[in-house]
Amino acid sequence: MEERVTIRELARLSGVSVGTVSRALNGYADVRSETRERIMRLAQELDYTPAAAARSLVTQRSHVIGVFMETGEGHPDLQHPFFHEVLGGLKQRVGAQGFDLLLFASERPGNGYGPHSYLKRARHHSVDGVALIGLDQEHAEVRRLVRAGLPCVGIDMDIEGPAAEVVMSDNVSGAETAVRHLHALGHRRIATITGMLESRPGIDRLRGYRAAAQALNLAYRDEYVAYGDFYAESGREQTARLLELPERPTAIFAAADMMAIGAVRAAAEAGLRVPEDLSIVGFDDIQLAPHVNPPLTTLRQDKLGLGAAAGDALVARIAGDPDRPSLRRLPVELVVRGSTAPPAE
Amino acid sequence: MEERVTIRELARLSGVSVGTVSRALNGYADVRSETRERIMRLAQELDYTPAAAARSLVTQRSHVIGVFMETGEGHPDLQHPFFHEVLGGLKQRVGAQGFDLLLFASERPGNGYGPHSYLKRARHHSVDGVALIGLDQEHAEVRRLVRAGLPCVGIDMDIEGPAAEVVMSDNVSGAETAVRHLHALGHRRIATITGMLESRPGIDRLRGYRAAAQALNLAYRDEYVAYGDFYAESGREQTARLLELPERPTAIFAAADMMAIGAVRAAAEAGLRVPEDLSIVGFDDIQLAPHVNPPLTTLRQDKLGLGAAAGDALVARIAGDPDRPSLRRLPVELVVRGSTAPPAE
DNA sequence: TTGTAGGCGTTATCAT
DNA sequence: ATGATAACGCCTACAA
Repeated sequence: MEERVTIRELARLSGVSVGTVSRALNGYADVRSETRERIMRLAQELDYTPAAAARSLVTQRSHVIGVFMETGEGHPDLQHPFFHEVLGGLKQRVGAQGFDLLLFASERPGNGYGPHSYLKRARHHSVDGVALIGLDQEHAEVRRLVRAGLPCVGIDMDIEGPAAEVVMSDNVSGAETAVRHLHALGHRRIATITGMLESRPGIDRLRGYRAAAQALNLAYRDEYVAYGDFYAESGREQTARLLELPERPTAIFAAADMMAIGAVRAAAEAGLRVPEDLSIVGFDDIQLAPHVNPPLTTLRQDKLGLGAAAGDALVARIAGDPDRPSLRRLPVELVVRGSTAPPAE
Repeated sequence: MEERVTIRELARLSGVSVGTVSRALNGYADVRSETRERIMRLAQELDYTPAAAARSLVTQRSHVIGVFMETGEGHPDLQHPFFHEVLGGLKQRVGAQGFDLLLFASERPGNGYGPHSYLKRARHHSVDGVALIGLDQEHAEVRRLVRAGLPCVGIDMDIEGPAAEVVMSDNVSGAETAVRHLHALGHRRIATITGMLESRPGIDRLRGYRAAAQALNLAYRDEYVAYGDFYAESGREQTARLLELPERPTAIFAAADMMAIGAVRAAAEAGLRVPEDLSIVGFDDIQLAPHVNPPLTTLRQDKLGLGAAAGDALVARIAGDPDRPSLRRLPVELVVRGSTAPPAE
């Protein structure tokens, strides 16, 4: 493997000092254009690349943003399509501003001594900021990280700290919209399948469901609230349960598309047609939502937008912008497709 | 934001030299256990974290693995669920070995001068190895990167270089298995929807389809090969087309689950039932495959395994392992679910 | 306009 | 067993 071309080499070859080379390369004004050109040309020829490590050591800026997104057994976040799309948005946005993304993978980076806390891992790599995606906000390490003063942004999680910001969809009003949509179609027996109630989106979507139910004067029934976990299997199980109720619902609001898909499945297994016998509305608008059978009526989250907003927040805070909102709430949009219709009876 | 605790600080406070601190922390034998303990305790208290940048500068090892995975408009790889799961496997495996992942996002990292090539970006961050996920293998920059001698692993793409390795599923035999499964059920008119033929998996799955068709003495018909792009919409369109054929197929092998889901949709729109009127088998076994309606018969790729194999390859090559295979092909497994059945007639 | 030199935080090589 | 000291590659005053 060819050895690295250093700035010193460049200096030697172009017959000037390293200082001059550095200034030329970094576009300082006080360099004779002739020398600059010569240097640039040489750098080009030799395919010179500055060493980020060296640079960040002296400038105290790494131009790298850390990302914590768990992929373990318990928290299989990397499995939920939602997070990937958000990650894509983040990547795109920060990339345009000259930042790369460090996906924290190891608890003992560099095979160093002992497992590192979130904070240590972030410090270890001198990341300029950190994005937290779908972690447990109660985790002690998360709190410590967020309080340390490093620019942080939480996606779908409540965090608080001197340089922390939160980005999430307007889950409450989204859930309300879902219920209103069903109500407008004529449904009165509307059930819901919640997400994990340890998460903000889980809580808020349930909250929205309740608010709408109350506002619309739907009789509140405890048994119409089924507890899921955002994943398909729970949607299926809970729907099966709901359909066995003496007075079964004619419509279900599932707090995630994955669960909605599971719900469609359960309906089919119970011999019911969607939407004729049972209307279902999801949440997220995952990539497959328009393609499943029937196409899913759902609340679209602006996933790329969430990632982009997170990126903007970080970049702004890294740049030192003082007055930033602590919370950015993005609107969601009802997308009516084929899984909802007026009730049969 | 609290300032960084350096090794020098640690040395000062514990009354020894930085050299000793470094040795103590890194577990060298020649340190009195008493001093070591004192130092360790202090490091603990102060929550000392070594600076990766400084360390990598001198050791020439960053313990970071770079990942190139395009997310642009043309190559929306980050959108295909398959790649995420692979990424998850990679992350998990390299994480266990002390590596973190750098997701290249910026073409001008650090807002440096001019756009950087793949190779420059990799060098810039001094990554110890690079994973290439679903890129265009013909791209000139990719070739240069791979030839530079840096440990590289290509996932689902053919690359060649002094330290390059390829990991992919056994697409050919997977496709064959799909066709044989349909044949065994009694199908004789079996069509296929291909993936993008610019990609190895796209080519290989078509190859497998053809090989099996020939081996099984199925009459070859040009019009039974429909060209898709791995995504749902193409599956739908191409299926619609296939179903209009004078002698329409009774079964379809779609080279990706997303396309299979699109195919199911198209069948429904044509008033056909799956699997009664049309059998469909996919490829991938994406997370939703068991949950859609009907549950998808498909060929399971070991996505986590692919990521893990890629991680192993990189770690081994970074460690200097000389005799490595240039290609690792992982087996795929037929998963029979509800989208296939014997033909009606 | 350019060169010199100090320092960023580590590890590694010598001595001691 | 420990302490100096020289790198690693770069940026940035400060001098010239």
